[in-house]
Amino acid sequence: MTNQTTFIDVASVLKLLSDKTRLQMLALLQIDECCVCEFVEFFQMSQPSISQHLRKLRDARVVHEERRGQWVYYSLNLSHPQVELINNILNQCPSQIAAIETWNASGNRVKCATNILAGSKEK
Amino acid sequence: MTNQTTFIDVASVLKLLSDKTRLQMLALLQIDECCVCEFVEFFQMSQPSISQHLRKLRDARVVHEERRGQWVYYSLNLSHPQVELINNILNQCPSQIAAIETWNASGNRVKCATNILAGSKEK
DNA sequence: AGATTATATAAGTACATACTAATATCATTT
DNA sequence: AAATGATATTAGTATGTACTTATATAATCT
Repeated sequence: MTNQTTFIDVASVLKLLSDKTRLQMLALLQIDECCVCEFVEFFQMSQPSISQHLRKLRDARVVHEERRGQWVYYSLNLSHPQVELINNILNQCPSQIAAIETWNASGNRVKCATNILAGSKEK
Repeated sequence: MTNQTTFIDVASVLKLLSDKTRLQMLALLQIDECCVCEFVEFFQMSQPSISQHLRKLRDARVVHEERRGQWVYYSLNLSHPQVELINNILNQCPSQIAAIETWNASGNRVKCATNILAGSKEK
């Protein structure tokens, strides 16, 4: 007997994704994991504000958190019970591929990313 | 040049649907139009509360309102710019077909519905 | 016209949300 | 061990939300 999703379950996910910042965070994570400082720079928002949004996403297990040294990387949790709903929603959002490419090309992307990438290559 | 949907557009729809009552209202409307008094009875909520939820849905043009005599009937607006997103979400919700059948069979469904149905048959 | 029924609106309230500013925690570097 | 950098948490505040109670509007019926 599979547990049926309730209206409350769906409404909770929608409430979580109904903030434009959190929604775009997930759209970015759909492409690649990000660390907190990258989000801070991308959204031009304060670090506590970003951390608080990420905490909500993490508490709901929509994203997964992984510490690597000083940095904490976030990624989509593809095993979330509502992953199908979440993907359907994200597919209705503007693709962030071009935005990420522009960001990379701009040279504004924070150094932690390249550090980590360089670090992982060394292993 | 088609106007691209923004994160704010999507987030607004999600916020609107992130209330469990409004979400279930739309799931009911996916099956059949309903008038206010039917919602009041179905949800066992106060009439002002129901009307306020319906006003939000109407203000966002997610539902269409049509007065028939004393009654005001609400139906899904299938021309809403985000109709695909809305349908994707509703498809993740529990089907209300059985709930409506149970409700009809219970004899609790308010009389305005049958009156209107009888009236429409006369035409 | 007056009474009744259906619906909408307004005002008030309790609670939730998204931010800021300040501080704490944790890992790394010197 | 102290300094630095990244992230988390806390407290405070302004705004938003979903309800209640009371009232207004609109259509129908007598």
